[in-house]
Amino acid sequence: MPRISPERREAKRAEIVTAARRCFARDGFHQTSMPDIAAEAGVSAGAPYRYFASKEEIILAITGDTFRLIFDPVRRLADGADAPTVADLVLACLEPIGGQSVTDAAGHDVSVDELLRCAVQTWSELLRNDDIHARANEGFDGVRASIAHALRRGQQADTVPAGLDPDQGARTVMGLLHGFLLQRVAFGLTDTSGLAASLRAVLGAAG
Amino acid sequence: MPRISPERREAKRAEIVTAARRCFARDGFHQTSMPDIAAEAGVSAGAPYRYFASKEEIILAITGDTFRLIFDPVRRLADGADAPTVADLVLACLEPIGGQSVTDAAGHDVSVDELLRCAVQTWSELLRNDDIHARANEGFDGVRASIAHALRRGQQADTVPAGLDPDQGARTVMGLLHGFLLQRVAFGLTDTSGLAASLRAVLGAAG
DNA sequence: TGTCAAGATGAATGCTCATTCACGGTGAGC
DNA sequence: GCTCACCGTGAATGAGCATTCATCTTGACA
Repeated sequence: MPRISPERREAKRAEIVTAARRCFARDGFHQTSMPDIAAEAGVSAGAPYRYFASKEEIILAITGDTFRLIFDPVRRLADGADAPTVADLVLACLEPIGGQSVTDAAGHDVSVDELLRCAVQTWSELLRNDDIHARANEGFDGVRASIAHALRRGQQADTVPAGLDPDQGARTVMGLLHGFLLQRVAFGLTDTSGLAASLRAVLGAAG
Repeated sequence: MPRISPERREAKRAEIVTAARRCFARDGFHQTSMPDIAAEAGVSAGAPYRYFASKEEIILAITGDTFRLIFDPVRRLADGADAPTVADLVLACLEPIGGQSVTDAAGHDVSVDELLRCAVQTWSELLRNDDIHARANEGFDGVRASIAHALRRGQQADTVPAGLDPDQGARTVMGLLHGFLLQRVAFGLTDTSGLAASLRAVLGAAG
């Protein structure tokens, strides 16, 4: 006999995750204390432990969400493109990192700024957390495969140069995704649509 | 009357920095304790405080070195190119992140793996340390300006498409630098020379 | 070689923080 | 409206850590 309904429980858990993301985006994983998260969520210091066994588990939930929310739109666009150009695929990568908010699985808005700041923290974290590293690699390889596959379709449709190795090309596109992501949160990149024009200028003739 | 000569003092300081970089690369800035650094350097727990006022100051020294060692070779190559193509400039960015070691100001070898792992940590750190953020922006803007200038020279020499905005183009090249850097330390990128071929395949016709 | 200012040591100090738990509340199902 | 299994609370616990400092050691200079 649960004291609260599963829906209520899930909603509360989501509130804690949201509070944690806000804290992590502001102060980083390791400068944020569990009491900080509890206070941000408006609950007592012990409350988060009713939903997560440890701080590590909260971090894991956040990093998982981060990958999903950034990568899913990219994969959707890449998989849906029939005769894409290289520029099209780069633009697909810019899509989730150019806006102000995205919608999570539960239908709630998540700030892209917070999301990207957590993504950068995640890169640091995966360097010494094997669990996060494995999940990140899984996510990375999935998107990379989607992009490589799209490049192959582009080569068949003659919209992508035949001389391009699809796997190397996919790595290059992923490089731009990560690089522009970092520039947005750390190096004052505001105009992602302007980049589109530049890309077409360089790639115009070739793809 | 100093007890040790300035050279000795400088050498000892460098030993502590080297030990710190090894620790930071392995465990991260915040999972590394001051006693860890001291032990790695083979000195007592109090010794680092004879050379640095705080852990923060060591982190600052490391992040400064990191930017210098990665960016200086890129700027040197970009500034030295008379009629560069876009691919040339991307390759200049790949140069410092493709090797096994680089040489620091004092002539000592520094492991590129350690350097790049510290670089990724630095991105997290600059999100909430204004001092590091300011230095990072300074470094970023410097390289970006060098690349933009090289692109302009390329446009005059007709080796770079005239329709490319040099500032946007420089951001794109920087994006690849950061993106490939991350892939090397986190996502199993080993063959940077293969990327060169891909780049030329995509850019071949245009730049 | 003697002197002593500065370097090195490592135990001690005073924090912060993750996590726990004993103690009230409260809502779902009867 | 009763019950109780679970929820929320917040003070307490214990570990870890940055930093300090009294004390010992050493090397540069005379």
